[in-house]
Amino acid sequence: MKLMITNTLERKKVPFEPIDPSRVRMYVCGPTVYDYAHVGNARPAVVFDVVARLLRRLYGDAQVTHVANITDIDDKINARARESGRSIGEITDETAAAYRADMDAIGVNKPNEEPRATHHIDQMIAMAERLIELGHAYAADGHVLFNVPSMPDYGELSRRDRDEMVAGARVEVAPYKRDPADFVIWKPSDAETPGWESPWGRGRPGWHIECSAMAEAYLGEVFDIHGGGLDLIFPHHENEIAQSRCAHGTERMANYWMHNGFVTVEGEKMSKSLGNFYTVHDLLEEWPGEVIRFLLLSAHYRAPLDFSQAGLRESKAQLDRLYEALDLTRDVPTVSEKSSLPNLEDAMVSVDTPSSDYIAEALCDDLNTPLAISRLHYLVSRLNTAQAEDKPRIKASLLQGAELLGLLRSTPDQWFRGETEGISPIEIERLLGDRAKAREAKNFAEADRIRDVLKNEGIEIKDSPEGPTWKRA
RNA sequence: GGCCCGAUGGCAGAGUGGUUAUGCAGAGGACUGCAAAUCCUUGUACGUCGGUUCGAUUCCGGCUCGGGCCUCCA
Repeated sequence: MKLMITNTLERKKVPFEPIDPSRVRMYVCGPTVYDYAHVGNARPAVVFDVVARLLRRLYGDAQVTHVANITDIDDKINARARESGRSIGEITDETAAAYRADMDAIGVNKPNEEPRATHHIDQMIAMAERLIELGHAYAADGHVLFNVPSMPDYGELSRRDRDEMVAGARVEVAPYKRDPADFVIWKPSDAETPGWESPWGRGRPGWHIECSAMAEAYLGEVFDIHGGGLDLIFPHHENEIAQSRCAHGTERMANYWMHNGFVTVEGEKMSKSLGNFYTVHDLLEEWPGEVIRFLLLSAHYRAPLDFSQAGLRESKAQLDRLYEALDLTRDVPTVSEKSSLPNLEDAMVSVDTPSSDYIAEALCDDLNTPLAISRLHYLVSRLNTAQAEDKPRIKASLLQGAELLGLLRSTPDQWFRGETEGISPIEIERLLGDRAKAREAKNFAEADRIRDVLKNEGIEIKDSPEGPTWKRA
């Protein structure tokens, strides 16, 4: 089983070879913290969470370093602070905490590091100075600018021709730029704007330098995987590459670049002006976090994903099927499956004796999460039809496979009968007791009446040889 | 204008040069006092026009339609 990844640098699917198998390093661009995370922020978080889970499975938990930054210095944050009269620290601390809570709710493991931009200003200034020394950047008018012509192969990631880019540029070129394509590394701050002392006066970092500096700080000069949304390819990632490679004199910043596709909402581009964006925070009012996560994983990560109410309902229905199988096997113990992990090279992947490797194999093909989910369903079918002696093994495979996707984290009890608003379990049990008496007396009209009463409360009753059970629909 | 994606059955969504996933929804059946769940069976697909091929939904080209980036954006 070999991990294949579509590398944006090459525009094709290639085998993944870490620089150092004992230390697999991944950097993912995280959110700018000025407002609740929306589903467009959640998609890369979930996608790269699965990448991290898979890497940990393949190379060992301790061998993987997953870094996802928190951008807490940005002009959007400054604007928000001015509008609300609140301090920047207050806004970013609160939003970062809300982000972490939302990510927990949708099953995103905490990365090894979640560095904050404001904690790495010194590193950014140091990198800017180094770039100036090496002739790749210059100070002008309180700014530090990266000089794009100083890098002959600038544009390799986005495959952009610099001259065409400049010709088609819609923005006016600032007078202090030597070249129209030059971009800001450091810019001056006025008295009302947050700033730090620097060799070029009081100022703040440009957009791209934080990632270059923090990636260097936590992962070194060249690392394995750099991820983020498709829209970051240009200019953000292109400019990160320019800064890091020129500062370090390396051929690569990261060997593999992975980019997830966009999220649309009800078929339309999600935008603040249309007001059609879903925040994770709001969605969690109505849906279990796992439903949100499932929907985000139901399409391949590079394909566009339409986030819709219909999709949420579908995701809930599919998860119900998976949990139903766990509910039916609640008394079946799980046995730890035989596996050659973490050495997957020789792992047997067989339809006849499915193991969680069957799920891992699907993910190894450029993170084919829809295929992995279909294999979860296959394991469920196998579990539902298996002989009793085979169930423990299959159940274990299902749970371990689901864990790679960060799914099936609840118990069936929590999933179907968890505490929510509405009728209490005690009341439900009382009505079920009444119904049992009615059934015993063959008073089926009364039994059905009670079923209807519960149904109106959103409770489904299921009779079984061991007695009735119930769940919230 | 430049660059880059995509077009699969009612819906979602994989995949493949020949035997046509998976789930939801639909139909029939088994089981059940009824129901639910489960199991069995089942229907409807590969935008369009050409090319390559013994054979293309799958490879190549044109076209149409849709989307993204080029400016803050996950």
